Amino acid sequence: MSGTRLSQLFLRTLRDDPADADTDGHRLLVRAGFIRRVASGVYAWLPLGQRVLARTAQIVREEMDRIGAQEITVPILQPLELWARSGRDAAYGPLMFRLQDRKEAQFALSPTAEEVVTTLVAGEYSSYRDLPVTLYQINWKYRDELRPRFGLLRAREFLMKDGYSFHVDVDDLKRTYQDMYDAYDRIFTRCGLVFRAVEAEAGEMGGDTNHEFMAVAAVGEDDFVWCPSCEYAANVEAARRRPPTRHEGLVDAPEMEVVDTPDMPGIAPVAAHLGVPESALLKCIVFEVDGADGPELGAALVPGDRDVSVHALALSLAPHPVRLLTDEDFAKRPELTRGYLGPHHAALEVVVADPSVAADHPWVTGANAADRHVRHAVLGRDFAVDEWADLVAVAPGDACPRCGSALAIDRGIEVGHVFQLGTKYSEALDARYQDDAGDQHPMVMGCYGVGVSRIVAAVAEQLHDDDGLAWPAALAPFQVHLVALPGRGEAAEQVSAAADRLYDELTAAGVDVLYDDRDASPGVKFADADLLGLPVRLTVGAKGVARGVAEARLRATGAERELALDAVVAVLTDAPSS
RNA sequence: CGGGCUGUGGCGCAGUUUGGUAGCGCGCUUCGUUCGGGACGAAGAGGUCCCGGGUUCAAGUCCCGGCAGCCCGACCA
Repeated sequence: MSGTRLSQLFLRTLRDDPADADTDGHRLLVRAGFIRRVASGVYAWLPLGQRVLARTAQIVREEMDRIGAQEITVPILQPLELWARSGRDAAYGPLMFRLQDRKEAQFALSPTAEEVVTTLVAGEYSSYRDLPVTLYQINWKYRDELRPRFGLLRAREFLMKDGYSFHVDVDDLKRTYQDMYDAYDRIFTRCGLVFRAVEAEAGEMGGDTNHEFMAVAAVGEDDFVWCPSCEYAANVEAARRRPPTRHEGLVDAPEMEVVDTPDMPGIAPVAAHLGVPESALLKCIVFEVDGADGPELGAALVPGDRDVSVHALALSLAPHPVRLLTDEDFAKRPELTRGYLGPHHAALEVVVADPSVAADHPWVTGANAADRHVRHAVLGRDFAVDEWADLVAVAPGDACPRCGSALAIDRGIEVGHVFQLGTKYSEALDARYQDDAGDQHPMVMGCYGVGVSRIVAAVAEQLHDDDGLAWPAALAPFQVHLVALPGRGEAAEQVSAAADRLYDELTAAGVDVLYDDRDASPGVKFADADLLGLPVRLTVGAKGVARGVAEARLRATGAERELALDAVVAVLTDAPSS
């Protein structure tokens, strides 16, 4: 039952690249006939793709079951009222697909399922004796992305494993969180991905811990920072560098002096004009932060050769929301001469600076007047800092916060995310339990996502070459691509018979084998075999059959080996991928 | 939402400037030759030229209005 004849398979490979595919993985998945686009960000899974998807889902399922999570299925079609209760109706906004029934009741297609699952648990469980419990489903999710991209990578319909755990307290949550983290590690390892677990930005709740699992890929949409020497890794938004030591005391410098910098609102031209490095300039980013008496004007200071991490800035002033000034804001405030601002501006009510601003040299910065900068600006003499925070956005080469080694930055595809949620949803949706003293508490929750269809895309992105895909054995739609090359010579019948026999034997032995029994030329068969990317290609041709051998070739490495026809099954069942 | 580009057999594209028989490559069907790296010849099938309106003797082509797709940006997990 595990074999399929290529002549019967619903498959058409394409010789030309599809016009709308712009990454290697997407291009090859389409060319090899694994998927077909139905609408923007919406794909049909053809038999080969379907098998890969099913295998991926099965790996996820096995690892979830292994840590005691229980599989359920909740509706994709969900009443909008449920989303209104948690307030995420508005939060998700146009990202949710919405529809209504004939009675005009509002529904949404599930972009995730915290509301449904939390409500479900709240309805069944109410005692500390019931907890903890972890539920998960593997189901289609819908997000009306502004811009679907890269085929399966950012699709509007995608297969996701979403898991939810419910606990009496944070300590208990942390145990399940660690189990999930470990399970995710196994999942992505089994899928053959090169990946890294990175610390992610804490959510708006502040204390939430969460990690993203990033498959390393140039086409990824997220940057992450990692340390080659230790285990530190973080999403670029959450990453921090080891802060430089602050220089103590006043820097000795001549009096602050205004210099003409006509029509130079940027760092680079000013540095060039004055003949100083960009790192000698003080970058001054103005923002608004909500204070006790309404919005206050603030400035964030970093050296001119560095960028401000908006997330770090927001964190430094939390819980007060921060917002950078827009073009309109500048238009409304002519006293803020954009491009020529300095930290000594009279309108600034709060100044936050990176430790590197406490340097052993004075600064060049804006003069708060158009076309003018100042030099010899000295911290503590010419400008003051109210708060110190690690504001500099991490760049390659910065010191690791843990070990001090030079950090590296890579791009990745987010294939998984584990999150310690806390009580946000349990409070909004009344998921409470009673403790042994009879008191009511909101359940403490965790949520855990795996992009199942996205794993398929990420693997295609990582494992391929110019000729086609190269599936790891764990995900491959079939393990063996059996190619018969009977030709038209005297041996044709003999070769076909030998290939047929091998196919039957392998199938009987439980090996997943795709048998290219088509009446096609060798070149076509080999090209398709490379394109489909099954781990082992087994070629049966006239020359080999005459000597009683078939030729095995590994897709990933190109390594070849001759196998005696009567030993093939034994070798391939022993170690399908070796 | 802003900017740019594109919609022509299943796929990839030309034709649109200058209106006049709808083409090429791949794929598909049939026949013959070929058969260990996408073979060759011959004969075929397959198209509301995205949709709607308009101009014109005549529209794939010109005009107006829609829709869809792709890319860049903004945005987002």
